[in-house]
Amino acid sequence: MRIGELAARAGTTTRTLRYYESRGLLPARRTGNGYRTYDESDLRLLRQIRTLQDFGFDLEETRPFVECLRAGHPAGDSCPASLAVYRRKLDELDALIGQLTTVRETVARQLARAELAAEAEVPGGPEPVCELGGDP
Amino acid sequence: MRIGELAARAGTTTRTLRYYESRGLLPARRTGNGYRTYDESDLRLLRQIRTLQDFGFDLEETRPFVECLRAGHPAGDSCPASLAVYRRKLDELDALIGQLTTVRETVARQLARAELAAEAEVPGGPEPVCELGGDP
DNA sequence: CGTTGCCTTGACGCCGGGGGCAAGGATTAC
DNA sequence: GTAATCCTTGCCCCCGGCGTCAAGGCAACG
Repeated sequence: MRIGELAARAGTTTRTLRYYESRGLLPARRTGNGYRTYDESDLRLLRQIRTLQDFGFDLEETRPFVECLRAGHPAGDSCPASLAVYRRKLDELDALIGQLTTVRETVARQLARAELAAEAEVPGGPEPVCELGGDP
Repeated sequence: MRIGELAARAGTTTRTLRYYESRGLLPARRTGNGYRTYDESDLRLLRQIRTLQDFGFDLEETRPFVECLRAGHPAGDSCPASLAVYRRKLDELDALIGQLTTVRETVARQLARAELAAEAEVPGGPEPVCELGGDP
């Protein structure tokens, strides 16, 4: 199949495929007229790349998976290098989630504090203090 | 004070201050010779910006806080627009943390599955099956 | 034979938040 | 006087992952 069809079948664009080829990730054979040509196995590789990309993997991080498939293994993650990428990614995700969670807590506290301050400033009109105190 | 001193006192660079000015976020007065000049209140604005940036706020998101301070309020988050930014940020963070957590789970499962598969493939050398079975 | 519609390469654009450098003016220190 | 610091503007660079032309080939249909 040619580049347009492969792109369509993988739900991506020809531009993306040429980009992957320029990165050496998904090289293509050529027909006599210079057109790129692909087969079903390329579609598998491409789907592997796309799946990982959707999970937030960098292009470079997908390379071991692609090479693993190309080496004839049943799955992209059948090779130690792919597992290593998984583990690094897990660590990255844990670190990132941890940071974001800390920031989230901080922002939530700031918001609560600022809302309270605003409340105190304008509680329903200025000065609502001790409505029931004073002289009955 | 001039730009270099302000940058040093805020732990940032002159390049950054000029960038903020170019974005209209932190305009500077000028002395006769064209030098930018700042005062203590600018330092407060700048610190507000930096704090929010450190939390992952975009520059544009810091603008309400800066304007709030510049309007004379005691804190950058004393204004409704700032609170709105806080709330949007919380929502964004929740969404992002949720997505990342989902991805994390998925990757963890994939890793576990792939490790099991590898184990089954090479359990201690090929074919360790039924070491104790067969003919005793 | 012309018109679509696919394909090719090449090159620039974008996004955010600045980094880095060049050429030149101002001020200060010695 | 002059060297060392500061300051000014302006412009290109970076990152990743493509988008978006532009100019030109090749094929198939009518």
